[in-house]
Amino acid sequence: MAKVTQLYESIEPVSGKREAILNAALQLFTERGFHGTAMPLVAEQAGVGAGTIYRYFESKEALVNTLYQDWKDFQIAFIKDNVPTDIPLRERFRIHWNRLLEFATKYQVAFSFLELHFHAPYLDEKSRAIEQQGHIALVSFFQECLQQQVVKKLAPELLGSIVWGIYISVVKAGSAECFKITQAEIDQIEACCWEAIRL
Amino acid sequence: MAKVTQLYESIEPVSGKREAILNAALQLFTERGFHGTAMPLVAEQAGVGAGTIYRYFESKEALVNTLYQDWKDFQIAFIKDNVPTDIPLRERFRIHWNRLLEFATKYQVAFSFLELHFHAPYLDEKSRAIEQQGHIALVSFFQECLQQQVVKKLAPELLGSIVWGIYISVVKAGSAECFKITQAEIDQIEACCWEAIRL
Amino acid sequence: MAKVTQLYESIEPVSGKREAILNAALQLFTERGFHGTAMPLVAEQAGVGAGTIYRYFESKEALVNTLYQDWKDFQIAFIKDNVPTDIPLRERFRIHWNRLLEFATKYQVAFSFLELHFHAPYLDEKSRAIEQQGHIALVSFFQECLQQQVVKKLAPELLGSIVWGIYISVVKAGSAECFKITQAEIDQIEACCWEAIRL
Amino acid sequence: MAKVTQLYESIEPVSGKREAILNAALQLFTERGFHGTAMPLVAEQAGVGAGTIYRYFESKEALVNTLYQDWKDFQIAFIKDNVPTDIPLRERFRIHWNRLLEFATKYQVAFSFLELHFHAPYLDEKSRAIEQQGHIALVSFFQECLQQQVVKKLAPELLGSIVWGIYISVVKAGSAECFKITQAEIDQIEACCWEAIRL
DNA sequence: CATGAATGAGTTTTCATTCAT
DNA sequence: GATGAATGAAAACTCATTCAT
Repeated sequence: MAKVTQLYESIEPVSGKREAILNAALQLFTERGFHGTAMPLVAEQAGVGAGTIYRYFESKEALVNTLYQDWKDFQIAFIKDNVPTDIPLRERFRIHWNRLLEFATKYQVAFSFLELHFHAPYLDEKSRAIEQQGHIALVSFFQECLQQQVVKKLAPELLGSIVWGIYISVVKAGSAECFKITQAEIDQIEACCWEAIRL
Repeated sequence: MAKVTQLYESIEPVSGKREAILNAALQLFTERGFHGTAMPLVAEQAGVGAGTIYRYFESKEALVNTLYQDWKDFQIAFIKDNVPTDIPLRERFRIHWNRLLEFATKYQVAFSFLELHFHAPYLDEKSRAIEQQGHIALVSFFQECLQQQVVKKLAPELLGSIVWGIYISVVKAGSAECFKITQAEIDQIEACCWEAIRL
Repeated sequence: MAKVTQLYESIEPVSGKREAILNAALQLFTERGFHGTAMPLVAEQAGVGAGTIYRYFESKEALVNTLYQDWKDFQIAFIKDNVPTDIPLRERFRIHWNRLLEFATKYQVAFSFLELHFHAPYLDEKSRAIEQQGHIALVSFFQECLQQQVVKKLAPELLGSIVWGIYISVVKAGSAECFKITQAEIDQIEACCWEAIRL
Repeated sequence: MAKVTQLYESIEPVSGKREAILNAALQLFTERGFHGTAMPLVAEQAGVGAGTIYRYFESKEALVNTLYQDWKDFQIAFIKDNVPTDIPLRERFRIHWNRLLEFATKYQVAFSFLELHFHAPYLDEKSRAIEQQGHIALVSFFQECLQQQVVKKLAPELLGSIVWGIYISVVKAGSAECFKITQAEIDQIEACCWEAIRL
C-alpha cells in the first residue's frame, strides 16, 4: 500500500518523475480517454519533457498497463485488507462493503480509471488476468458463506457479480452530478445487498 | 422499433447504405473501439466508398453519436414495451427483468456497444442526456412500487441503479468466457434482485 | 526494360505518382543517404502529399527496397541484353564491357544509388539475394570462357570480381570531379581487363 | 603506426577512454551503420558515460570523421611502408599488393569501415580530401612505372584505379560468406593485376 | 573530469476528411 | 449521388546533446 500512497503523496525521495508521470496519466486518461490524450500533454501535466516518459515506460500502452496493474493490484489489496475472520459473516460483509466504498471515495479518479478501462483493447495479457481477479476477494468470501449456508445456493462468482454490480452502479450514480448519496443511503444499500444474497 | 429492425434485417428499399454503415460501425466500434476503427474500414465492411459515409454522417463523432442515440432509444423503448399494468408489481418486475435479458441476448453487440461507450469523451450532449435516462423505465416503475409500499424506502433512482447494476454485471460475467449462465440461474438472480429491494 | 524506361520517361498513363515518388527517392537517397532523407522531403520533391507515399509503399524501408530491387533487376537485364553468341568470346567481352559502361553513363544516379546501398543494413532478404546476382552475367560468361580455355584458370566468380571491380572503380574515379575519362581511355581499360584475365 | 596500435592494444596509460570510444565506434559503425548506431550505445560499448564522448569529440559527426581520417591515414601509411626502391618494379608491385592484402586481413573491421563510409554525406571536407588520396601510393608508383615504360600508357590515376578496384572487389568477394579465397588464388590475382597494366 | 538523467527537435507514420471524377 | 485517391495535421517515438551533480 505504501507504493500507491506515493502515487498520491509523491514522497518518493530520489526521483518523483515516474510518479508524476503516472499521476498525470491517471488523471488525463480518465478525463479524456486513452486515445484522446497525447503524450506531450501527459509530459506537460507531469512537468517533464516528452522524451522523459520513454525513459520510464516503453510505450504509451506500457504506461496505461502499468497504471492499470498498479491500481488494480492496489484496489484488490485495499479491499481485502483488515477483515477479521472471527466475527459473524454478516458483519464481515459489512466490512467488505465499507472497504469497497472507502476505496471509491478515497481514490475517485482511480476508481473511474479502472471502470473506464475495463476490457480496453490496449490492455495486455497481464492486465486482463488481473481484471478477472477483480472481485476475487468477494468470491472467496462467498465460498465461505456457502459452506455455512448463510447465502443462496448460487455460484460464488455470480454472488460476487451481484454485489460488485450494485457497488459499481451505485458509485457511478453517486458520482454523476444528478444526485448525492448520503451515508445513510449507503448503509441501506448495503442492507439491500445482503438481502439480495442471504438465504 | 421499426427503425432498429432495419438495422438488423436491412429491408430498406431505397438506400440500404445508411443502415449498412451503421451496422458496420456498430460491430467494428464494439470489437476494436472507437479510436481503433478507421473510417475506411467501416466503409469497406459496409460495402461503400469511404466518401459515402460523409453523405450520411457529418463526421466520425456524428456517426458514433447517432449509433449511440439510436440504440439507447431503442433499448429504452424495448424495455418499456409490453408491460401490462393490471398485474401485481412483483409480476411486472419479473417481466421488466426478462425484457432486460431479452435485449442483452437478442442484441448482444448493441448491448456491448452501449456499455463500452458509456460516458465516452466523444459522446455529445444529446447522448449524455439519453445516457442518464438509461433506467428511466425502472425508475418510474419503482416510483409506483414506492407508492404502493412494496419496496424499501430509497430514492427510486437508487433502486433503479441497484437492479441495473446487477443486470449489467451479471450479463458481463455471462459473456466473459469464464462461465455460462443458465436460465435457472437467471431466474434465481431475478429473485435476488427482488429480495434486494422488496420491503 | 519498359518498366524502368517509365521510371525515367514517366509515360505511365494512369498514375505517375508512384513513379514520381520512386524518382524523387532515387535522387535524394543517392545525394543525402537513406537516413539523411526525411519522407516529407521525398514527398515534396515528388510533388505529392506526405501521406501519399504510404499508399504506394508500406514504409520507408519498403520504398528503398523496391527501388533497389527494381534498379538491380534492370541493371542485370540491361547488361545481359543483346549479346550475340555467334561471335568470338573476345568480341563478346567487349560488348559486355560496353554495356556496363552504357548503364553507368545512361543511369548515373541509379548506378551511384546501387553502389551506395550495397549491403546496407536496411535492405531486406530479397534485396540481399539480388545483390549477389550482381555480376551473374559475367560469371556465366566466364564459365564459357573457361571451357574454351581462353581465360586464366580461376574460379569464374573471381574473374567476375576482377572485371566488376575494375568497372566500379574506374566509373567512380570518372565521376569524381578530379578528372574526366575519355572514350579512348575506356577502350584502353577494356583492353587492360582482357589482359588481366586472358590466358 | 604507433597510434593505431593503440587503437588495437589500448595500452595508453593516462586516458584509454578516447581509444575505447574510437574502438567501440569503429565496430558499431561498421556493424550497424552510422545512423543506426546511437551514441549511448557507443558509450556503453566503450565502458564510459554518454557525456564523456563529448569531452573528446565535439559531435557524432566529429567522431566518425576522426575515425575515418585516422584509419585512412593509417591505411595510406601502412601500404606505403617498407617498400625498398632498389628492386625491380615488378617485385615492388608484388610487395605493394601484399601490403594491401595484409591491411585487409589484419584490420578487417577498419577495412570494412573505410569502404562502407566512402563518400558518406556526413564526411567533412578533410575526410573527402583524404579519400581521394586513397591510392596515392599506387599512383606515384605507377608514375615511376610509366617513366620506365613498363606499364601501359594510361593516366597513373587510372592505373591506380584499376588495381585498387580489383583489390576492393576481391577482398569483398572473399569476406562475403559465399566462398573463401586461398593464398594461391591471391597470388594468381596479383598476376592478373600486373597483366592488366603491364606493357 | 566524468557521468547519465533529462530533454525537445525532428522522425516516421496514421487516418479523418475532402473533392475531382 | 457515389467514389476512393490524395491529403496534411497530428500522433507516437527516437536520439544527439546538455548540464547538474
